[in-house]
Amino acid sequence: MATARTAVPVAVTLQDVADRAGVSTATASRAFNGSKDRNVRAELRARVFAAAEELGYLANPHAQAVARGRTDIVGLVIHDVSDPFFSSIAAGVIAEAEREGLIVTITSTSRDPGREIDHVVSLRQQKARALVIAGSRTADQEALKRLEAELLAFEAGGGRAALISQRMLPVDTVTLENRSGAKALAVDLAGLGHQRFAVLSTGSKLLTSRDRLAGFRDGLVRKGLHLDPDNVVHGEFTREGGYAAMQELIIRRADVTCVFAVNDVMALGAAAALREHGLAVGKDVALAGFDDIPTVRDLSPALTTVRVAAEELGRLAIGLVLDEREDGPRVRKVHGEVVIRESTPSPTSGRSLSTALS
Amino acid sequence: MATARTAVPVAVTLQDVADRAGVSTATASRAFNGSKDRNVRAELRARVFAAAEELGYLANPHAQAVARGRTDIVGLVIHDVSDPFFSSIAAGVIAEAEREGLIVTITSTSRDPGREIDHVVSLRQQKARALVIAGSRTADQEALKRLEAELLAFEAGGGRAALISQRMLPVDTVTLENRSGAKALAVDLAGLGHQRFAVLSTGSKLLTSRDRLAGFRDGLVRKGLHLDPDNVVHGEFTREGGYAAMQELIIRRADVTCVFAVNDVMALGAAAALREHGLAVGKDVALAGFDDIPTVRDLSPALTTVRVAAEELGRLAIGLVLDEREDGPRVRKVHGEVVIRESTPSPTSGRSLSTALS
DNA sequence: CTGTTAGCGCTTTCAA
DNA sequence: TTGAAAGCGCTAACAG
Repeated sequence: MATARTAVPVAVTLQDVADRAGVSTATASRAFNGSKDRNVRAELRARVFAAAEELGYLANPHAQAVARGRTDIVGLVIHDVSDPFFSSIAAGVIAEAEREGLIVTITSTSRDPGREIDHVVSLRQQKARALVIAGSRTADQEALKRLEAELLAFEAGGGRAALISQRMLPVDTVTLENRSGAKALAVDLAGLGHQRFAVLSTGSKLLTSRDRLAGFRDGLVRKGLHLDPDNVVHGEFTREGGYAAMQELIIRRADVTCVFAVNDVMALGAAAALREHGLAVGKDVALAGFDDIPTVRDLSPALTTVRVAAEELGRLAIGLVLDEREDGPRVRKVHGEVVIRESTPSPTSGRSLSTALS
Repeated sequence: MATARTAVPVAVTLQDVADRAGVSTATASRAFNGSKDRNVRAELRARVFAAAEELGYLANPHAQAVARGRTDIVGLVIHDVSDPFFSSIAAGVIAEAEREGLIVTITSTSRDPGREIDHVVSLRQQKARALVIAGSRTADQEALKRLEAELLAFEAGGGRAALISQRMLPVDTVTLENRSGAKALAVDLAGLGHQRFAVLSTGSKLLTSRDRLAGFRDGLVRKGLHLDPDNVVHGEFTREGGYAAMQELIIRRADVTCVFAVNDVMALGAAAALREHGLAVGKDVALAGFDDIPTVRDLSPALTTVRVAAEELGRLAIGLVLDEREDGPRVRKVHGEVVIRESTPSPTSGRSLSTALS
């Protein structure tokens, strides 16, 4: 006679396991959580495990969360998962978090500082163990203050927060050395013989963009060159932004031999704009980006850029927030590495964006 | 005299709010959850809200989860967030879920069917409200059976599951019409004048890959053409896989004028392999992919492919799992759209991969 | 409409 | 070691 196994999806609870093992729920709980074979006699422990196995017991993480007051959740706040740079960071965060048995929740902000703050609040409410915010922080002081307050509240609640960005708030931070990377790039490009540059940047709010622009300028200065302010054009931090900015440069017939887009995605847009005007990247004008997202090596000509180990950024951030040390905010610096590819050959004499257009 | 506000991070609870508002926790709870101004008198409701506001109350979602037996969590199981196709799906899922006030947790499987199942188990344990698995399902019957069992268990527990893949399990599914898309592509390529094709595919386990291959063959047959089995080479479903497969074709000096990679990422790898051998995509051999990931339009020559609205796939999946209807598994079909770009010009007479190599 | 009173499933004192 | 019992914060019957 088959026992009438109920098909009703009543989850098996710790109580069930305890009953079957003939112990109290307290003991069963200890068997699962107690540090190895302390607390619980080996025999009982074995009985509990056996019972759990037979019943297919799965602990209810929410009940654990409410009882313990903490969770295994790590929140990742990101601008846009489909941006290749950020999705690589996400991959690093997820890989590292899963190694530690943590669960990653991803939320996206679409670059809205307000939503960023909302997400931090939500993460505090969820009692997330840790939180990582990846992305170019804004220079908007107002929003920054509020974010700082929320981050501090989050940490006061027992969570750990880390930023992947500039070191601008008193929490653990993984910084990308944007300035030095852009500087090195400028030096190398100048070394190639370029003298007249344009930069595709964003409005001043994005620090990443500002730092890269500043670094690039540093590099030029070092080589005794000057960046004409008129040749710094603005656009969004996206492909479309790069497209629009380059468009402007073209219309203006800027007299430059090399264009630096503050990130690869913008460089892609810039390349598209050039193509549409019948201009060849590398031949008519040199083009460089920043980030080394996976696809730019597949461009032809392949894009000169500054390589950033994006996954590593994510991994480092998780490493920071999971490290229990209590000695205040730490900083991990990650350097970029200039990668010269075919998009930036040495300039041909007399050849520049403006001459190519005429 | 400033009142000594405690700095201790004791979260404010519903009890605190109720106390301050002078009502019971039950009423406070109703004020928050009750459908609009039913259940609770407007005045009390206002008092509760005011108290919550003053105290900065945030409901503890875990306590709610344990009390309610359900959550606002949506699990997204994906192979690799950093793959552009999947990250676009993820973006769609996140956008749609956030609109509904749901929280998305992402886990990655690295294409290991075993981990996929583990994640489903974990989601059931978390009492996730819904779950979306995106990715090419395996043809491994064993793993499939186990996945099905877990998915059913998940739904038995009150959750809703959806797949973005072939319609192969009895749960809501968003299918990409791989076969018809590949068929249309083949027809168009043949229409361009190509007659001798090669396909970069994967081993037989991935249904997506199999369907695209089959569809491509269908299209050729329709045009009275034949795909030489020797010209179907295998590689992983990644850039590296495409690179290796193309490598093989090159070594073999295959006599073809057009190569179809079953996805864009593989096509990127194939393009790299061609470049390394001094071959020009479009001139020496035509190349086409599938998916239309954002970057392929930035290749030069831009890649011919089949456009898939990846974000839409994610959005549709969330739409399915959030739709409360109870009439069994539904299917939403999404069609691809052939996009002919410069990578597949009409063949030049006498010109093929093999001749270009000699 | 509102308060009382049980829980939800788990952890953690506190005694034994 | 182990168990009884008291929570964790919230929801939901059940009365009134």
